[in-house]
Amino acid sequence: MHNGTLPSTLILVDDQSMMLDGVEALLSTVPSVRVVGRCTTGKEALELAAALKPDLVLMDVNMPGMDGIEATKRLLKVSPESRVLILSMYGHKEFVLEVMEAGAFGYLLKNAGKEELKAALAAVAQGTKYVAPELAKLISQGDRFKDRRGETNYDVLSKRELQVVKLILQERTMNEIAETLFISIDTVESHRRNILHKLDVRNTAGLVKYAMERGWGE
Amino acid sequence: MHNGTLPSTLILVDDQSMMLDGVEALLSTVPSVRVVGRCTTGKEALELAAALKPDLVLMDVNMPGMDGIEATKRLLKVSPESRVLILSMYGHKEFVLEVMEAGAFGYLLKNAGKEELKAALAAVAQGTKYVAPELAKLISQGDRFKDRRGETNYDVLSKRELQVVKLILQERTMNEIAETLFISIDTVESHRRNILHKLDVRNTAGLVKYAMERGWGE
DNA sequence: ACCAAAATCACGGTTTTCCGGTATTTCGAC
DNA sequence: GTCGAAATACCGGAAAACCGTGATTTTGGT
Repeated sequence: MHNGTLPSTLILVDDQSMMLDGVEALLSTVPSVRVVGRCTTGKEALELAAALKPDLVLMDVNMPGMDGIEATKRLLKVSPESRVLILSMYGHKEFVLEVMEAGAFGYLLKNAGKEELKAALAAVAQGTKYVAPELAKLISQGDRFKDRRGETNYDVLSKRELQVVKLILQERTMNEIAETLFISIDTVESHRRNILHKLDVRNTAGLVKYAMERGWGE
Repeated sequence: MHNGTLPSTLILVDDQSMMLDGVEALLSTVPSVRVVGRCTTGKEALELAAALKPDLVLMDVNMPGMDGIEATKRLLKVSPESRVLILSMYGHKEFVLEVMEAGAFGYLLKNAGKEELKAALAAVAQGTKYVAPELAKLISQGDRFKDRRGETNYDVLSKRELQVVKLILQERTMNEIAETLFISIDTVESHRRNILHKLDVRNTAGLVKYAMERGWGE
């Protein structure tokens, strides 16, 4: 960590360049942080973080490929000193908990304004966890999130399961998926079952919603 | 329209304040446009546009409540001189066509950078339609979009259908939806059928994806 | 008052999903 | 080379979704 006089170094991670440029423009007026890197995928984020060891990482959760949760877990392995502030469109309980358990230091909604962004960055830079106020009450009622900095992931889908999800997102039936992947329908249904369990959803609607919320939609 | 020396007036519409603040910060360095208003819902956009009659409107498509497509159609009725530049996460053909047929003057992806934003705004201000280059080839091959400035909407869902969609997004079965709305299962299935047809999707997966892409997800 | 659109309900049939349990083979990590 | 996770496959049954078709009532707008 730096002493208080130096600005914190920060990298930006968001798949949308518009957001990247916008936030960078915003932060250019904030003397306490210095943007030292920016990228658009989780993979790049890992490389950047490994090379630059930034104090802060402002990361979107909804990214194609590796999402922000997975990226956070892995990033903390290669740069354990970095503190990750997550930027998210969505604010449901499970989502927030999942993110915080991945080791993030803060959770900010995209419909927060610039003032809240500054406040959150300041808090996190200072070593205080920050969760968007409208969400804080949702989670603090009992279920405290444990600190899992850099711990291993447990609940993620396997490669094959992800393939199946992608195909479901393309409106394919189990039968069509089986033909596409050259495996039995029973296998596809096994995969589907496991997916529903892992994601803790009831049906296709839940599955697709879950996937879309995490930016797996294309 | 103004003569070339005055900056174009512009209002920003996006449900995410972060994007709003970011883009505003970006545009503060661009002398040719002046941000005269900003808001976070389609409804507010209509009011603002009616009052301010801006030259330009930079609008997100993915908004809860009234989405950008519907908002564009209605906005052009109350402020026909305004030119709408759409900002979107997604770039599929049908989406772009739908937006342009709603009367928009341009279609920009959120993963475009600030330079492209400036270029697009300049083009639209000047009266030239702008479609993100990576999408232009998708659509220009034959199916030219007609200019439907302020025309009536045809394909939108009814109130009831929208309610049903919302409940489907909550992982409810037809049966549960019927109980919730105090109507027969057959009716719910009728609605569902009509929805699938209107949205031109095959199944729940397609329905949910469509809804999520338009920000109906909460 | 009228017309069109929206909302309601019905029926029968097919396909697909959902659920329980089980079991074998393949593969990567330690 | 062992161990566990992943991928594969099967079965039978219940529930839900999908499809065609048709009909009545309610509602909103001119």
